[in-house]
Amino acid sequence: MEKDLYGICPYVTAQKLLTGKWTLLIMYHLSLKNMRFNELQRALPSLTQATLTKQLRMMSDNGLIIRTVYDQIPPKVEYSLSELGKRFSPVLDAIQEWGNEYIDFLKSKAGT
Amino acid sequence: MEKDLYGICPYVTAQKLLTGKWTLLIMYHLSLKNMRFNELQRALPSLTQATLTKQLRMMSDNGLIIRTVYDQIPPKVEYSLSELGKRFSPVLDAIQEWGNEYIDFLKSKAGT
DNA sequence: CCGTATCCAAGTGGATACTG
DNA sequence: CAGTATCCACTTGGATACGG
Repeated sequence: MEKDLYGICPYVTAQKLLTGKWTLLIMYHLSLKNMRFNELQRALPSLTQATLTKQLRMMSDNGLIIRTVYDQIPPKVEYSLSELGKRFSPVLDAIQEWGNEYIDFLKSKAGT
Repeated sequence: MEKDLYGICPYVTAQKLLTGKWTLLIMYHLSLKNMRFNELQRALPSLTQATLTKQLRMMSDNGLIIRTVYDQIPPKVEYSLSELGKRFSPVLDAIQEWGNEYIDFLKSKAGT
């Protein structure tokens, strides 16, 4: 099957956790500060409530983020990085730098 | 649509490039040494020719890897990292480390 | 040896409408 | 405010068979 290397190979494991289309973006935003549901929605363009909910649930199930519910009216739910999520920041930094290099590459290609 | 941030945001751009299920693994193997088609196939468990071909083509189209054809009988095709691909290694390293931390986390959970 | 051509099954993102 | 419930369209990985 495909689970053979999950939990064994770091690359397979990481890739499985990062499959979500918005995972990286959410990790990035939460690395800056804890955010409420609505804040995330405003921070992420073109993303419906349903989709955001799914992504957040996946990430929470995987132990990447923590969901804290404040019992009040109106409801308040805050998302933050777990310990594992915080340790993800070196990856985030590396991806940001490489992503920008790739963008430069795209531009230079377009300008040819 | 969804292309709005491609080529603008480094995270969106990177995620698009790394979507392939085997992308990280292939990048890793090619970071160690150039490899022929068959070598890659042997290095990657449970992956059919057709799938490998698709992944390699995608990565080649994206400029991550380079496909070199040696005109001989029997045919020989070698894959290597492009310049952009080589600059990806910091990401690879960070992911490897974090992936291993996550694996430890999984084990500690299982042992509870 | 290194592919291509089809076709199919499954997974995921998203639209829309409704709720405590 | 922060979701849930359906349902659908599209993308992808993979199986199988054939070709230069």
